[in-house]
Amino acid sequence: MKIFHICLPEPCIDHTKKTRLIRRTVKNIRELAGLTGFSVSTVSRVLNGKGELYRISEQTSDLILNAAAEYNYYPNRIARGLRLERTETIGLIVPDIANPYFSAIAKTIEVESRKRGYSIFLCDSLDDVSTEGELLNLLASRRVDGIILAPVGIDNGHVTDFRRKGIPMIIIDRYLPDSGIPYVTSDNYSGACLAMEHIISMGHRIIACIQGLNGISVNHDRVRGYEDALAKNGIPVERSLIVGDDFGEENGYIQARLLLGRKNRPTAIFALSNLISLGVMKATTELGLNIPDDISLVSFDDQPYSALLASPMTNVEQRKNEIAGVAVNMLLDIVTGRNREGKMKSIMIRPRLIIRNSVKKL
Amino acid sequence: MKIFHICLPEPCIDHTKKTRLIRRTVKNIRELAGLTGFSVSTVSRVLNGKGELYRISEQTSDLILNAAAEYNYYPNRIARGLRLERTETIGLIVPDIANPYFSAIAKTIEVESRKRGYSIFLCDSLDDVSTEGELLNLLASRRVDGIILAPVGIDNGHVTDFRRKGIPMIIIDRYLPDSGIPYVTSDNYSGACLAMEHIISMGHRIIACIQGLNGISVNHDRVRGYEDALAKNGIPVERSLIVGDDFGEENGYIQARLLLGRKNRPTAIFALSNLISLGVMKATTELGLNIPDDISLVSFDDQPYSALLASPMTNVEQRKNEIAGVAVNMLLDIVTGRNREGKMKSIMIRPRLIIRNSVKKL
DNA sequence: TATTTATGCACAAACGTTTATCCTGAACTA
DNA sequence: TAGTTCAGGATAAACGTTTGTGCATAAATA
Repeated sequence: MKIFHICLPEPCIDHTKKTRLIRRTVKNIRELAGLTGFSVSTVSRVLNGKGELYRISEQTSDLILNAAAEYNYYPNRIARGLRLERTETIGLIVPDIANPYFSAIAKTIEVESRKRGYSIFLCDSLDDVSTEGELLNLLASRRVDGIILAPVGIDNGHVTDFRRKGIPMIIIDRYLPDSGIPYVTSDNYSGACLAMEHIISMGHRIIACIQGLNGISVNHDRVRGYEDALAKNGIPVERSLIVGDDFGEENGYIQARLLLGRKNRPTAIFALSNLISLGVMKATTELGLNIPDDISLVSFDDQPYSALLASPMTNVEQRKNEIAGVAVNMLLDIVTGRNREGKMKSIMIRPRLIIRNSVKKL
Repeated sequence: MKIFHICLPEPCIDHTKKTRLIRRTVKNIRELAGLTGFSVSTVSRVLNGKGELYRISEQTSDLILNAAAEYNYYPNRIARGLRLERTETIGLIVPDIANPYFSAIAKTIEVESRKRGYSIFLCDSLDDVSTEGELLNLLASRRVDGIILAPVGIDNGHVTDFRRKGIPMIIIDRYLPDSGIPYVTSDNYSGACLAMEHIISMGHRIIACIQGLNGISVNHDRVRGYEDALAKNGIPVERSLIVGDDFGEENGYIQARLLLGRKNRPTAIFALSNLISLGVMKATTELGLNIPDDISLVSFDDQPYSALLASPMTNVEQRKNEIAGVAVNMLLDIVTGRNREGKMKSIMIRPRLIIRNSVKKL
């Protein structure tokens, strides 16, 4: 007869806030085993749902399960991680978590991962390549099961090098050509085409493009969309109208000032990121110019305030939830061995054009 | 003679991207010990900077340090955490990471923590009390060294109960009266006073207040500021002008619609959160009303787009960076034993009023 | 020379899990 | 009766660290 009587601790009363039962808590599986009278291994197996597999009697199982609940036992995930060589954590590296685009993505990633038992290490690379490199190593030392990376900069040698460690990785937002790392991004080319078709259809012919970091995939694809749309509509591509070299606000501001100061000022600006258009608007506001009366504007990235701006802004909306959700699924498929990384198909998600009122009909 | 000759692996050339040395990597401290010819303990001590303490010769230290760098060894933080019973991780729970207020805070928390060797588990409680409770237990099972919590809801019994586990905790954004948990928030009372003084000084007398969740500290303090400022200026407090019960956008929208539909419409609205004012603006836009000509608006929480809105909005700016920075410092002071939690002084940080153009001079 | 002290490092336990393997008794079979 | 099978569970090793303690050897002292 192995079944011991379990002595429940006397329920104490807590008067601090409202009457509520205090359950003694147990600090490790050994204590729980001692309390129930079974061995550590049996308790572990029951708690991990392997009772049946190891022919633990139902009576025993129930007893253990109840005791675990009673004593409010949660296994030490650190010890578990060490033993299993699997931590059920994911590293997320973004260039700027304060950017609403990335914080929205982070939200979905966190929520979806948690549903599947994974927790997120949040890392902000501060848009800095070497910080990104350090973060990768940090995450490796923390033994994350996988990494979702929104990369930064142009030279991604540190990323491809890092791959040798064999930690599953998904790239979001951008992609690294020839790296073989699966990615999920927006279909930036079509997004740009969409925006440009709209601008052109409103009668514009001199359309400037304020681009982001020159040399990376996202930017390249968007610029290509810009050019192709022009060409398709018989408008020659004017090199001098493609300006800038950074996704940040300052670049938007500076380039807008420069563009607006030209003798033959463009009639419309296509901004390749939310921060760029933010800078553009600061410039127009400063110059006392009205959008769209004095200058038309379309920007990548939608956000809550777009509709409420001085001139409700026409935006290319990236499907942030979809991007994040797909990224999590892809990563966890690799992590759990449901799919091989090599066989992983990268995905581009079509953005939508949200037309508001920032483009003037010429 | 213990000093072995270390065989460096032949540097291989990687042709994938650019010529670059590949260093063989080592998977644990034992391998590194074998490679250098010293024992595991010696290697560990050197790597942890305790060489001197244990009188490891400089020659040995250098050899080990070099080998560690050469073989690109990072200690397994999981094993380390298990042994030290200290993981150097912090759990961050926020109601909505997509809210720019919280994402800005999260950014500072992550960056500051990282500087001090700590990583962040990001958790989004989805503004849901029971999710928040689960997250606390999850973080406990992950053995975080401390928790920074931006709490949700009115009944915080689960939080005070959770305290029994003894995990250091700092509350941000709000505070839980009588819980004894140290907090760092804005001085919401003065913030509200600031805003109200401004509105009143512009000649307004009928000022509505759209509040957030009734029953929590933040809201209470802000409403108190609203009332006191009125009283101080000899304006009777009209109960019916204090409306709403949620910090979200929908509440702002609904209450604005109701307020604007009244026979004796208020001339100004004081919105107690960024999302509330977002809802208000959607309502005014929908009704074709102009801010500030038809209705004045002041809101808590500044953001990048405030200045660019149809009517640049006057805001009470919370010092997000300061709040986050102080929270990290306080938490780590407790975690590292530099301060006892009981002796911790909670902090309120004064917000600033940023005056733009959303209040009409009557 | 004999004893003490300092130097430099190795051994092994412990952190809390999971799991391969082994053990014991009872029931069943030949 | 002797052997086999099966139910139900225990033992102990392993994951990769850190660290208290112990053990040599060399130098210093008596």
